[in-house]
Amino acid sequence: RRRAHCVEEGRKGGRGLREQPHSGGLCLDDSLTSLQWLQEFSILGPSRQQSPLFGHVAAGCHLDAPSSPLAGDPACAGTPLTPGKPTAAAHSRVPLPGIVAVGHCPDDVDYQTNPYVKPPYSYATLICMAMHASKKSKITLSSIYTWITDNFCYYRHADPTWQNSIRHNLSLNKCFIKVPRQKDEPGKGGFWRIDPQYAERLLSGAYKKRRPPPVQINPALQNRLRLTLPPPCLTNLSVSLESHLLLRQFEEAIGADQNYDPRLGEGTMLGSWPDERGRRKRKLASKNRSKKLQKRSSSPLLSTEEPRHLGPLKGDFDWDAILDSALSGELSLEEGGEPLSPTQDELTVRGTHICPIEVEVEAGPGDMHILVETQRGRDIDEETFLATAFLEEPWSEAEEHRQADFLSTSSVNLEQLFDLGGALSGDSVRMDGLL
DNA sequence: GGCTGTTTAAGGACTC
DNA sequence: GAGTCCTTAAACAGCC
Repeated sequence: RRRAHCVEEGRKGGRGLREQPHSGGLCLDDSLTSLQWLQEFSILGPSRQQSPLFGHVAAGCHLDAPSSPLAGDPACAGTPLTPGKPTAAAHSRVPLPGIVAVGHCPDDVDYQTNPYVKPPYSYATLICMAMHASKKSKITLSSIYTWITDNFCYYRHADPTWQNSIRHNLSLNKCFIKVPRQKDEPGKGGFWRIDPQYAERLLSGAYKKRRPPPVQINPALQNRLRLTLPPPCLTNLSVSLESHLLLRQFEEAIGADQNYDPRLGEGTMLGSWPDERGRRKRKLASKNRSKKLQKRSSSPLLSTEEPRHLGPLKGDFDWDAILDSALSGELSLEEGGEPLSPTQDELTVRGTHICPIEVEVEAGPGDMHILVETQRGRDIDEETFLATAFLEEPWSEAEEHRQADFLSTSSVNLEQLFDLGGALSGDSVRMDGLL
């Protein structure tokens, strides 16, 4: 099937997913037998070199390496995020900003720059993060807001009702204690701190995390995304089309679409927003609604916004770094020393056991679905793990550099992962109607 | 008026 | 299915 696919690509005269300068008529490349695909593996995903398949959907946000929380924020960019010409570079990097298709576990998404994916952390966790990041015993509500918006791009563009949820959490959650402002202290509102009792629980990992919800796309950006990705742009996505063909073949080979459930798409990616899933949408009083709209329209978050500085996520909260630091060992083979064939069912990346992924593509005229099954049964309580890792092991510059070095040279070649042939189980991310 | 803080209500998802 | 947790929405009051 691969050969047929390549022959088909050659017949069309188009560029395949992989340039095969030495193919000699055969498209089988070394990736099938080499470990290059492993070397290109990326934990981070969007900000680094992407696989040919997902580069065009995940790398755009980072065409320019962000130097600040907002620098890489595509939603803050003044220029429309239209796909570039299908140059060699753009061929696999059509800037569809930050949509993450490589799973939506925290280590797959750069939440600092990705405005489309809602962070999988509860509000309580976000508050805890902000409090710890402040390195102060108490923190104001506005500082919490600031920290969250600085470190989670999603909330910079989200409807400000999340702030109501934050306040609601602070008031209701026993973890948080209000510290009244002294009379001689200027400013509004009081301070908040974490109840040490619950802080200990946090540190001990007592908090349980729910299964992360399907990827939620910021509704405030959905329209923009659609505008920047008109159907014609698909023509620039030859990679994805080719990938689709390949995936289709893959599907046929493994019968993947037997498990395909069209309803799944409703809860993910563009169709994932709760309101679009039939979630109750309370009727806003016209008064409040107009006020709200005015608020949103005037929000600097939807315009070019100068970054504010409050302990950025990169630094104290580089999840990937935390993950990295918490994990032991470098990229290694499961049993060590054994050559890793792409057909192996399992592998270990930097000490982390990784199940193969399963990629499904469902395509119809004008419609393309990509389902990436990531590690199912990842029993690690990621949120707790990451939070506690942060609390116990603050970020260091040296670690950041080390991490950057590793990540800059690592990305995953999904196409080659397809060749694993094994099923990657786990949370699924679907790109439904995106392309 | 806007922000802060509290409270109530309701729905979805998850656990047991 | 019940209970729980989380989220969202909304109303309201107090403060600056």
